[in-house]
Amino acid sequence: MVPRVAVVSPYHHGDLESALVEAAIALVRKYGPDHLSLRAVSADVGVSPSASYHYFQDKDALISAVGSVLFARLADLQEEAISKISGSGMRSARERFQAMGNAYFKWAVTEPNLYRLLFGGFCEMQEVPQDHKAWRLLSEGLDELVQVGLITKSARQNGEALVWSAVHGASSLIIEGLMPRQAFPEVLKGIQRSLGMK
Amino acid sequence: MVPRVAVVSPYHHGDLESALVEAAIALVRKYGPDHLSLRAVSADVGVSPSASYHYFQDKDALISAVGSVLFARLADLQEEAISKISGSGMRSARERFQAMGNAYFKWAVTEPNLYRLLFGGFCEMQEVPQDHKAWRLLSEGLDELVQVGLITKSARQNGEALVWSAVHGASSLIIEGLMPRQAFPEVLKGIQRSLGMK
DNA sequence: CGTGAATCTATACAATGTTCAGATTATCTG
DNA sequence: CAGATAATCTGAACATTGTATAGATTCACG
Repeated sequence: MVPRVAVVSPYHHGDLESALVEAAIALVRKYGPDHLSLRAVSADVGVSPSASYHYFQDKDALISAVGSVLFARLADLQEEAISKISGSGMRSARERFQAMGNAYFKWAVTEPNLYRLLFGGFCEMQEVPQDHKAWRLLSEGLDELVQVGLITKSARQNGEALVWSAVHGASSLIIEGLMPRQAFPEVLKGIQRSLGMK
Repeated sequence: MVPRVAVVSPYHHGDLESALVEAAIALVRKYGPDHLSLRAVSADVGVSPSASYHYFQDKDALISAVGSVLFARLADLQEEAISKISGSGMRSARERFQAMGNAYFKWAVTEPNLYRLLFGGFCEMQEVPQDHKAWRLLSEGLDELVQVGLITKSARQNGEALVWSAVHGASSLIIEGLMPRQAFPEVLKGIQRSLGMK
């Protein structure tokens, strides 16, 4: 059964759940996570305010659903950025690693409100971090750096924590105006120094 | 004229502005920055909901005032942690530097909701980062590391960005449950490696 | 003491999250 | 294919919120 998109009757929308999530994303994007209104979401979808309660327990549940979608989407962007760089040498391994960080940062500054929703304590993540795609990508990236000989095995140990912390921290501080945009490349360099990268 | 604290009449509270800020801090601490209610703040102070509009243009203005107070308070905590370590050698310089990061992190995990208010896009900071006390402390700490010979002058360049990014990023990710608490010491080590610290 | 300014209250309004009873439509059963 | 049952959405209602405005109370100063 293919979900119907344009329906005459207001009943049985077809794919209301994801429609609500997408509308919520659009509104958060515009007005920020703290000014999201359930009623505005419903109105945008063309549905009554109470309709969402058949899919989400409350407003926070919808926000959490938005968070899950966005988190996955961010990881997809990183994966896409990585995949654009081919080759198996030291040069391409370094480029992939940097591309990952740059994609993360670019998304953050392009979509500050979505970024705030993700990392501002608005949504509860049910998955443990290590099971997230983003963590896996970072982990594999670090492994590759070891394999091509750009960093040592011991320098790689727990590298995920330092790398993610620095990239996320810089993104967050820059978004909030607490750090100049130009600082990000410097942070990337600092990360590579910390990893002892050649 | 000394401000009166306990007054029979509901008029002329004496120090309503800061009373509102303190009450707001207490409520944010409990329920988070996104669930702060102006009416609850007023009720806690024992004043009518409209009273706050004589001191703050709107709710966001009050939140910004809270942010300024909290930012200064966090810097004070760091300064206090530094001041507890005396001496002028390499050992005490390193300890002061680490104490600064630890104090920052400790406050973040102790007061996650206040931390979210500060760095979650809720308040507008009018000062530029470099004028903040926290930045000054960090800057001076890095200078001291150079002076005692723990790091080189070139490794110190733009060190503020990497250090603050990593410490803030780790604090934020740990608060949001995206990173295990145990990762913080590792991040601190990573920062020191990035600075080339002995 | 009384006048004007500062400070707070009272009231009101629109918007919000949420609940619940009921209307509408789809799906399944015979 | 008809009727029952479940799924899906509406409508109206309620308490709470941010905020505006007008008025009451109190302070400071001539």
